[in-house]
Amino acid sequence: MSEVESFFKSAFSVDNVIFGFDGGDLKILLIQRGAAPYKGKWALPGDLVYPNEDLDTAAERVLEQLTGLRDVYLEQVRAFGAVDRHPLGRVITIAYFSLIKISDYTVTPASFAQSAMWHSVNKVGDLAFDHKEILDSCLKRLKRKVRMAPIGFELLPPKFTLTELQQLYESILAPPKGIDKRNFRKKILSTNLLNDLNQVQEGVSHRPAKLYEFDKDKYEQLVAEGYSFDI
Amino acid sequence: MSEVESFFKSAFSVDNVIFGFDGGDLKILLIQRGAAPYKGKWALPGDLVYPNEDLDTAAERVLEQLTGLRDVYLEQVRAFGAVDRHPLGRVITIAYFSLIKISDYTVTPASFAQSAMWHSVNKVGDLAFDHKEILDSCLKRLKRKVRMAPIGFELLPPKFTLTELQQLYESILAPPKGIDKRNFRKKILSTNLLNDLNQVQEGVSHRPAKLYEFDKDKYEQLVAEGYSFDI
DNA sequence: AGGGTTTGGTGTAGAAAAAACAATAAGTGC
DNA sequence: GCACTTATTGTTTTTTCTACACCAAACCCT
Repeated sequence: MSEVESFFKSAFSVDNVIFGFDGGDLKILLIQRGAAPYKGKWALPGDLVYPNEDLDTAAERVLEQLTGLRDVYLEQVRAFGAVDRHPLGRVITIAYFSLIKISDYTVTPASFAQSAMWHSVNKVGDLAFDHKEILDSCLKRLKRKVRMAPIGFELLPPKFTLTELQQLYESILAPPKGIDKRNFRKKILSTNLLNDLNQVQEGVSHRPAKLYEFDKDKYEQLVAEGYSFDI
Repeated sequence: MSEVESFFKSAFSVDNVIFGFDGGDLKILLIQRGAAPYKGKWALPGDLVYPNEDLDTAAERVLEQLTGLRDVYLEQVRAFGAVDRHPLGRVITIAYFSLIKISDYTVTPASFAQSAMWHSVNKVGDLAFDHKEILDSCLKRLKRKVRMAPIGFELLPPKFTLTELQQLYESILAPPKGIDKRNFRKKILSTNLLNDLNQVQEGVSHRPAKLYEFDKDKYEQLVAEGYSFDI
């Protein structure tokens, strides 16, 4: 048995769907594979899990190596383990998604940085392995979760406008007829989780919008009292 | 041991939270461990995944070996992979839950049958490994899923009464004040997914209730048209 | 046969939430 | 000051949710 064959006798990995938002479409960070299998193909960033490493830790490590970022929102979605999903052996993978502020992502420290690129989720073609299926699964989870927990803010800068927030929700949920502006503002403000900063946008060539921040402390206090976010 | 070799020392398993309902509490099927580690402790039925076996297939196999049942509702929840979760080595496990009609489960064919027993989910104490955590996770998933998809019927016999159905929902969701009978019937019948069989219960010493069946074909047709179950 | 017991079955009114919908305000650029 | 762009705000209608109580149908017992 060759070294490669034996290495892949049985292993597990993590793959990370890294979401970002820049005001337009929802984006994910993909890397272009530099080695076989699937050389040259776009793929989710991932790695084998080290023997003494928790799954969450491995996912955090993959994220940090690629983006330099720590302490970001990360959630496990599920395992993918079809027998033939990896051409070189039996590798099951645990899928994660994470949410980062795209502006925090600058040219990256990791070696695969040069081949990493943001892609609109709507324009992602075939990916290596079963990564398209993993992406679909993570996107579906995000769509559900973003309505049940205030995680959308993880994709926005600390100060944001209500229009930006609405565009974020529209880019994730993609409702057929868009979201009604008045109803959206009513609902999001009624949570009382946004602080009006009494500041406005600068540098825009039209009426500047007010800036808000998400009040995480208040949210956690409400949760402790039984509150459940729902938008 | 080299780093490469140590990747071999890992294994993966599936564990299955098997739910059943008998009219009273919601139940799960546990087995009593006959060997170390955790000998004598109650645990979720599970097994290592064979090298040429898909994860779903492994979960189905575990279920069939224990209950003799095939073609039952089965859903992956997520992976549990803490480094120290298994005392004998690195074993990550993929958690599944399944829903069976408790009346279909008779004395079982598998060798561990003698030590398998139904336990009320509310009265489960400590379990082997991290199985309590897995159970909690699966129960949480079931609570959400049973409202978003018509999977509750998987726990009931083909013909059931509305009271039985309501008791099922109450046993899963455990709402503080119970569920209002009239509102529940209104909502569930308004889906038009229950066929009135024009039959009544027999052998009860009070007014017999009408029997219904779930119309799976109709449901699948509606889903194809964009329908989304919500109760 | 009749009354007691148990569970089955049904409708309506008020409250709350969701959806539909358009005019004015505050900036910039010319 | 006028044209242009985006921001901000409230009301009405519709739908959904919630709360709530009485009669019906079977069995049991005497």
